Amino acid sequence: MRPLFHPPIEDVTVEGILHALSDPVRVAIFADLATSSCAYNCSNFLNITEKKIPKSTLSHHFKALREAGLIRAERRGVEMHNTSRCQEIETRFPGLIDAIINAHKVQIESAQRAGKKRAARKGK
Amino acid sequence: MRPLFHPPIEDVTVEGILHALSDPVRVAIFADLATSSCAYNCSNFLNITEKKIPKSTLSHHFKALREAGLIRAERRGVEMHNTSRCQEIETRFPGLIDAIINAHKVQIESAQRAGKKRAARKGK
DNA sequence: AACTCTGGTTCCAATAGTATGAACTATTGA
DNA sequence: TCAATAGTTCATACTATTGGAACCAGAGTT
Repeated sequence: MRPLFHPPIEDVTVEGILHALSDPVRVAIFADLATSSCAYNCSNFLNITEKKIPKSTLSHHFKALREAGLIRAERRGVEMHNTSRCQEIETRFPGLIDAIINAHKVQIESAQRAGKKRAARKGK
Repeated sequence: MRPLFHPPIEDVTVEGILHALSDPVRVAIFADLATSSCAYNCSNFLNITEKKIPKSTLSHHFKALREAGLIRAERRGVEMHNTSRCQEIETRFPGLIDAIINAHKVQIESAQRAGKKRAARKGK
């Protein structure tokens, strides 16, 4: 097994971070990883969301997050142990991750509100 | 001339914003637009940067920013008048734009420091 | 050791998105 | 109306993403 590549924090770019988090699946994975203290692996994420994302696609997504410098991945026996690199990124780009995670949360909440409104209109 | 499409602010997504700003040219255009009070058009941007970006490419970039909800574009005679939609976005996603613009600035500064170091080493 | 299960990765082909020169359109001014 | 300027659209080459199939690696089991 070839060792996993993790870019040093000084090589992490804003563009790379934004690109990695511009995918709904990836930003959901990262938000989970960043806000909950526990680490996820691919299978956990599959179970948590109800979407059926193919495992090859999910593997690509985790790789994208890793290569953007957003997460750290290490093998723990048969599965992967993923943790966010929030601390390091906070040092390099203060406030960036918080703002993105918060915006993501805001968006989910506003979507839920819109969904309830639609349901209410339908119910009339 | 078909009227330009601008998404209403409630349709603007984090993913859309991040994707639009995950391109170095687009984030540079937007940072310029957001920080300077004056509005740029394609040609201005071409003159400001020393890069030779084809105008068709630049047109696509401005379109991407517009459709992501980041800028507002209107025709002023023969040229376009582009302004950022920072205020609206700040209301919907507080702190997001500031954090990205700031991170972009940090990155440019750290790249300049790295450049100077390289030059100093070379000079020895 | 071989077998097997589980969790992930890699390969490859289809699809989607991006870049750019060339042709085109819109507006202004002579 | 003609020319100049600013931008858009078209066509095509190129690049990135997706996801099924095959593969690989570690931990138990026989």
